[in-house]
Amino acid sequence: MIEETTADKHASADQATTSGSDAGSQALSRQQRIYSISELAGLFEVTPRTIRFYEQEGLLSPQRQGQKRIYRDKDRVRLKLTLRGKRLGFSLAEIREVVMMYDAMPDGNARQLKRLIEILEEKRADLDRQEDDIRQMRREMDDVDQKAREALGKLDAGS
Amino acid sequence: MIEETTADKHASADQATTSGSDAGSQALSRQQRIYSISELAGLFEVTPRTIRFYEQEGLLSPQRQGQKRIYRDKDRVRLKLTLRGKRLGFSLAEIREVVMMYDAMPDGNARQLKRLIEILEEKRADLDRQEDDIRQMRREMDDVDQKAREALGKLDAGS
DNA sequence: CAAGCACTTTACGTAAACGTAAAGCTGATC
DNA sequence: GATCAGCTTTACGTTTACGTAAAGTGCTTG
Repeated sequence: MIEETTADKHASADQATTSGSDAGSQALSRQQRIYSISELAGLFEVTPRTIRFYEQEGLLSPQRQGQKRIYRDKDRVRLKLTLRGKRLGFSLAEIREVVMMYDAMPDGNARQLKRLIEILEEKRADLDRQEDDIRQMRREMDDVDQKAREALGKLDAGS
Repeated sequence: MIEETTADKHASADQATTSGSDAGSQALSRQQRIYSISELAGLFEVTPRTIRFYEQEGLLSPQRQGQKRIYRDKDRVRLKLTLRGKRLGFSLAEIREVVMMYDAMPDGNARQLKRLIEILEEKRADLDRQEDDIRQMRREMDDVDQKAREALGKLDAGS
């Protein structure tokens, strides 16, 4: 599941509204890339249906050109985060909670900010528990593996 | 996440056991502890329904006393593994695959043993990916957290 | 202009993992 | 011997996260 292969074929990147002052990192990307739904779907190996569903659930809110959805890098990042969250077993509702909080941050009042920090704390605890589960699971799998190899060795020796 | 505190009030552990000094895998455990379904459910904070469902799905196979299920330490361990697998996002089908393989090990033929080792390899790769996801997620959450604290600091300063 | 894409909405269907209600056995206790 | 707690089976219901089919819109291409 190695990702981020910017498989690109053909996208009409005509109208680029350079609206947001990204404030992110490098300042080379002048023109915002835009994606169609199936392009984006292809990038992450999900179906368009999945992406529409995430929008319906409030996890994405792409702009529209007429009736068509157009996705920008911001949306791509959000989708990536969402899918990562899913792989880690978070529900879409949980993911939305964090994501929407994050979006509401810029103008966030103190209460909301504190709530966000609180949520982050909880999620971090979840991650801690998961890492522990992984450690345990590894131990047990190593154990099983070793026994299987031993048994296999004896079989080979006896043949 | 943390609710269902309706812990078991009073379970008659009549067919008593030794004072629970098992803990070892060696042949010292004289009397096997036994559990009723609700006892076991209480231990792991799941419902009896869940346990019956896992049995139906082939993940547990407790003995019977008449019509009642009786669980032993072996079953308890299996339930623990199952729940850990679930927390890590594995489906019951996936978990069953490994667990049943493991049970079939003692008399396992070479093909099955190799298959088991293969499956373990796959699951380990899954765990690797998950750890990576966790790392990434941590990074991003730390970032959000920092920004939230900064914004909060500015708010406090301005009040 | 018909045909073909790529997209859209609407809506019913499905798999997984249980929840929940109904109805019945079974042993202990009042 | 009736009640009750705790177990049982049977079976329909629910939530989440989409799949899938139907029917329409809009561009562009032979």
